[in-house]
Amino acid sequence: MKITIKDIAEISGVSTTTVSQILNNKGQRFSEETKRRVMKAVEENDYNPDYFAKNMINRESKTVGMIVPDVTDLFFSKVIEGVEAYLTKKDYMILLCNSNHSNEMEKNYIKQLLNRSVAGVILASPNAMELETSLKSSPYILIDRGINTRVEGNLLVKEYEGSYESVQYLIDAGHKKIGMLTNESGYYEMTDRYRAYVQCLKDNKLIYHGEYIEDGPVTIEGGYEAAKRLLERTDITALCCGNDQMAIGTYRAAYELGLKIPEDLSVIGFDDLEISSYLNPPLTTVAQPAFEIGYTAATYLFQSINSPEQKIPNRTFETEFIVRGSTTTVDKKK
Amino acid sequence: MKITIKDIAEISGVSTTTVSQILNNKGQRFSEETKRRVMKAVEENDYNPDYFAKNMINRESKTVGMIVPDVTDLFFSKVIEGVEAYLTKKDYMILLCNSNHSNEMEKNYIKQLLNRSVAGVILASPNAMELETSLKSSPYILIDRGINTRVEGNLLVKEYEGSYESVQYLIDAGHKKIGMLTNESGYYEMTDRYRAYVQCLKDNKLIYHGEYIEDGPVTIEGGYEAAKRLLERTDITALCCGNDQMAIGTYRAAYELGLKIPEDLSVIGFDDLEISSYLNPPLTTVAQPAFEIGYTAATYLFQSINSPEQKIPNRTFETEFIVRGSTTTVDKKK
DNA sequence: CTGAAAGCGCTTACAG
DNA sequence: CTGAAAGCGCTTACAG
Repeated sequence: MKITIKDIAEISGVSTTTVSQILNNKGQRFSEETKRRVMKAVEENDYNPDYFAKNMINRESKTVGMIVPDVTDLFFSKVIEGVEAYLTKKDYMILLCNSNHSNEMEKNYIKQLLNRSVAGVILASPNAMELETSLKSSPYILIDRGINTRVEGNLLVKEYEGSYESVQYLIDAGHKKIGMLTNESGYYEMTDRYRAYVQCLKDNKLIYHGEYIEDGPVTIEGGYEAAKRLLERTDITALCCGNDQMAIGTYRAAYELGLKIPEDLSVIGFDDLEISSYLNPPLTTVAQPAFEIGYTAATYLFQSINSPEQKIPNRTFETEFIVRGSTTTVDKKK
Repeated sequence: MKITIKDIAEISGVSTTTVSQILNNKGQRFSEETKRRVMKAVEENDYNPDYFAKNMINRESKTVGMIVPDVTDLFFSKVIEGVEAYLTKKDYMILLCNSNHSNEMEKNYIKQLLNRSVAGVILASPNAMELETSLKSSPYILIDRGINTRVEGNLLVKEYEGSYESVQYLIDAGHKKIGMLTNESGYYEMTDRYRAYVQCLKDNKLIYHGEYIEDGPVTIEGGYEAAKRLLERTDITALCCGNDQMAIGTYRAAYELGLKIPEDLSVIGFDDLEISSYLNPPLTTVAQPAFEIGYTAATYLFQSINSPEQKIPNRTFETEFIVRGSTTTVDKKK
């Protein structure tokens, strides 16, 4: 049988009140001698207050729910790492939920998490939600690319600026036929990245070609399929991929079609995954700080849990354009 | 204020006993009319029994702890996905812990998890542990490559056979100077893979060269560094990498040293990550079923939780040798 | 067919 | 300086 506070009280010859107070650092009033006796009994019996009994009173579950679209996604796993790194320092633990990009799953998970009285939730989601109804009763942070409008707790990335910079770079390098891999299917509408692409072409007086755009899932395979369709159809000399994973897929598509990167096709990603600098050739990409995003989300959530009256700050993360070997200037090429 | 069973009882004009019994499907004895009234009150008020109060009695936390060395590792994130996929069907949730390969962190996490009365734990670890003391009080499954000897619940992979097959393949292709990237530094001693390498050379009457072996962390960067050292030092024509991530690092090292894969160097990995078939060239590797391993671990753990008296089965997973573009026969080469 | 009462393992006013 | 007692929100023998 598990050892209880009663046992400790008996062993040290005091009341449960005394044990409880001492254990919760409210025991100033007790004599040193008593404290010592109690602590000794606690140590020796490896006593730990029952988590459930304690929580029934304190309501401090020290648990945070985290929902991500895909744990195996290299971007999100890095975000998780950031969240974990912060929360573990605070003795919090994470209930991890894999939503498989499904809005319905997300709702289920939120319900379950709230049932378990989590202290807060971090929701990484591509979906717009009726947050009022589902999450209202708990502190939360959204990692959602700004899809849901709020006044506080917005964690944003300069997607537009980052994307714009990459397109401008290609144009400056002489590219005129620039394609884009995007995702419009409800999820991950990379609207900002796409808008930046359109605007940048316009600012440079280049014509926008609808057929230079291709749509697909934001995965390696999705990128592969989309790039294949796009590259078979057009003679673009450069391609902005929705993210690094799609860029990896693009490498394969190009290879199969006999296109050399960067000689025949310049490729740019978005994210800067660890793997990206190891690709062959190393991927030129727009870096966003995944770990830091997670870490910040956790920090803000923690603050919000402990000072609910305080507003959660907004924060916009900078991107960094990193030129590596997958892009080149266009010269003899048409 | 949160709504309690008392409120529901009051609203439907019965006792809390009645509400509790009906909600827990022990309400056969109550009249249909009563049941209906209670259920209606429950629905209308969106009542959910308090998680902590309920658990204080039932001790069914429906929560499993999962500890992995690195959430961003592509192999482990796939294992997590498998675990999650099974447990979510059973209405269980996962407390995820990232141990950063540290044995000390693992122990801390185990303690914390047990404090929270998890129903069980899945520990993916490269470390040998004094399991008796730390985990004894809870059902658990180890994903540890068989480092800790147990009579039941061993989830093993045919590492030896898989590795042997890959080395034999290289030898059959004419390679004589075959290197290996391994990890001996306490973690992930890939002993089986290494042993298979040694034995296979021997069986084929090839001399074992100590300088053909290099050691490093099981990451992309680790593989890069190790491969660089090894390739600068020797003139091997083929390299067995400890895992796919190390193989990815090897690609970069080879590239920087001006070695073409597979013309100058055949490369073989271990894992078959999703990304591996998209590398340039696609990676020849020994596939192991990461998702299935996780899924099976969760299945066994669940069984063990619900039938503690039953023995947990052992299971050995097959590997599959997948030939892709990173290997070739050695011909004109010396 | 139904409910009063005890109990799970804690914490916290309150009294001394 | 210390402890008896009430209470958190449930479940479950037990009595009727």
